[in-house]
Amino acid sequence: MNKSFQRTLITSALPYANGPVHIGHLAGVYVPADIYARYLRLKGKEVLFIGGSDEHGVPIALKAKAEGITPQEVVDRYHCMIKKSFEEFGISFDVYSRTTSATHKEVASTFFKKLYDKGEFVEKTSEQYYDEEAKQFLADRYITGECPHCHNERAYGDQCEACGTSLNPTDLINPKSAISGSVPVMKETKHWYLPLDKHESWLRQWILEDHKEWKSNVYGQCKSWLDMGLQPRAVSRDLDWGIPVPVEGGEGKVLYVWFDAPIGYISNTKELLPDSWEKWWKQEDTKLVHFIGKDNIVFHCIVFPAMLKAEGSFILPENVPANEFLNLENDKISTSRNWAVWLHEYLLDFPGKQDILRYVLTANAPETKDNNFTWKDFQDRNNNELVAILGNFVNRVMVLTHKYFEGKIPACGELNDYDKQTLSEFSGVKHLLEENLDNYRFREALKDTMNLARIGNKYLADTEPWKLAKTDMDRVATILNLSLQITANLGIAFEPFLPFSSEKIFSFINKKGLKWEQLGSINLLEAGIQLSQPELLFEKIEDETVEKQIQKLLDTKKANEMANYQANPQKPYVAFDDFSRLDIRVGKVLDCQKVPKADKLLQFKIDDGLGGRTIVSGIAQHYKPEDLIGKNVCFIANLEPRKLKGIDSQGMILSAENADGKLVVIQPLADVLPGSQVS
RNA sequence: CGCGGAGUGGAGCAGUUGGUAGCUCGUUGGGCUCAUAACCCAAAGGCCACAGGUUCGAGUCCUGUCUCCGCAACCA
Repeated sequence: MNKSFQRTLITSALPYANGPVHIGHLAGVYVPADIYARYLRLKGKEVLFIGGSDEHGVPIALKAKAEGITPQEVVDRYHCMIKKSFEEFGISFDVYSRTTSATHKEVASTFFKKLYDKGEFVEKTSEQYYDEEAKQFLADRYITGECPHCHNERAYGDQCEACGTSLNPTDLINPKSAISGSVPVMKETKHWYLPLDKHESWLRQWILEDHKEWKSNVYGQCKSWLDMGLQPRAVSRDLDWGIPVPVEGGEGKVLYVWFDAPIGYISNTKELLPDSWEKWWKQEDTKLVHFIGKDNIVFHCIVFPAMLKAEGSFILPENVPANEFLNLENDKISTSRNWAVWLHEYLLDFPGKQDILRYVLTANAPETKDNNFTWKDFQDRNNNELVAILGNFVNRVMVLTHKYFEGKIPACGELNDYDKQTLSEFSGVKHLLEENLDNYRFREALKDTMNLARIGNKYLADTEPWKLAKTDMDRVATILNLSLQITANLGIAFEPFLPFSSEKIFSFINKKGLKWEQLGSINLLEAGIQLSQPELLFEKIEDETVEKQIQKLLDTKKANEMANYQANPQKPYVAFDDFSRLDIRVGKVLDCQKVPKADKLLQFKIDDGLGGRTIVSGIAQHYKPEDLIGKNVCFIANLEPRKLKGIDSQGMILSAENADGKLVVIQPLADVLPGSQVS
């Protein structure tokens, strides 16, 4: 498929406005999208780069309730924060709007209405919990009750956070509405579904046949979905926070966020260009590219295209370059555990150093698999690459020119063979870069770009102008002229990746407005032009700086655990008789080993003074089997035996659970005989 | 045999359609001294997890095994 496109419409996933954005967002979506947008602009292409906040949905409504404020206040807070972070990182959106905008409401409603009128939805009625006092249906999260497994009284309709079991609202014992506290009743409710199954055949053709060039992670996931068979998906919800369903029977219902959010791309385009937005979305010569993370693949490759196709007048995406995830210091980034580097905090700790993060996140981008961000790597890449190679080269050239030519660009004389050889290496890079950028391989492209600076350093080392200065100033002039031309080239090539540094480079050499097409040229700068005073492009980062960041991570993690910890309330009294029916004993561990195919289970052979017994216990993640052999432990002897992974467990070993979830086995203070009773 | 991803020099990663195993950092030795103790050159270091198979030829394709990481399950 070699279409000729007139313009490129770039969208980046809408961040969910229930929290700030972190380096994972940046690495996965916004930096690559920004590089692509800047590259195309620099080439003089017609480009639109769309962003915005996703502001509807249950989690935001819940957060508002928890904080006692309105959902609008929640999204106002985070929308502003997110928008500011992106601006400061130089993410060059043409528009960054939000799904609570008036335009979006109108566009999303119209979109829904059109599909409704065309008969593209199916209606289904089902029974759900309804709060008669608050007069609304309850989302799963809005229902609390007693967990049928662990009898925690504050389990949610979708999950019990005490025991981790996932639930259906109907599983809860004594369900209660989280809104009014009243007892909900089952009531019929109607919803609209997008019948994805009806779109399956053209989706198969479009993705599996016509877009074999998509990244393997994207293509693979789509294929697996299509092979499993597509199901109708609900497009409405019983909720009061969102875009009202604009058709009859839609009272008290809103568009489901995944239906609502991608339409935001369209709304935001329209908000920016009220009169000409349609050419970006409805003309076949527009290239539509969605930048997203891997969690969004199905929505952008299957669901949203199905919506667009159902509507009828829109184009489909040409590519969806989804990235994998970024880990932080070998652990999954997590908002709730506060295991993240937040952009707004980075900006406070490293003012003016946005390009370093952009560089590190691109150089180690999770393009093909999950990758790991470490502060050590951040420091190394800054010190050994940005400072030592790029910054140093630019500085060398500037200093030399000031030293030998009072900062005026010297004239270029006759080129010798070595000059020509260096320049030919240079011109080859442009093609290589384009090849990689056009195919969304930004990590590789950045490496090529850095090689330009390496070529520059090598050129200086080989020609040694500081030696020639004693004998042949004409030659020195040529060498420095070429080196300055190389510097100007670096300014162009790095612009998509390191926009702030690129701007600095241009200010050093007093040049503006260079275009991508000029990359590789050695006539960018005229002789005689005065250079500015040099300034360091990048500074070294000291050990203590990154140690501080690592410590900060550990501290917040710990503080978080502590803040979340509270001793559980005491259970109801039990009669002494009930207690004495429990037979708690001390036993010696004779043998202990891991249960195969189970992560958490250890199998014990216990000397109980009665001939021995087998107990299975879920503490494999806290103890090595050999460390427990020979130890005295406490166990409940008369607990009903139960099979775990096929092994008969005759009792339960007692252990205490610490705030961090670590289990500690209870051990008597002194040695007692196996079988001794505990009371 | 739960689903998915991954195993490549000390570390982190590339390796697009099969064609001599690469890059960055680190290490060692040398050079240079314009430059932010930065730069340049050279060297050492790999049975590409393992075993089979297809092929003239396999890191790459196929089969099986092992290990690691997510998710799921187990965790009386």
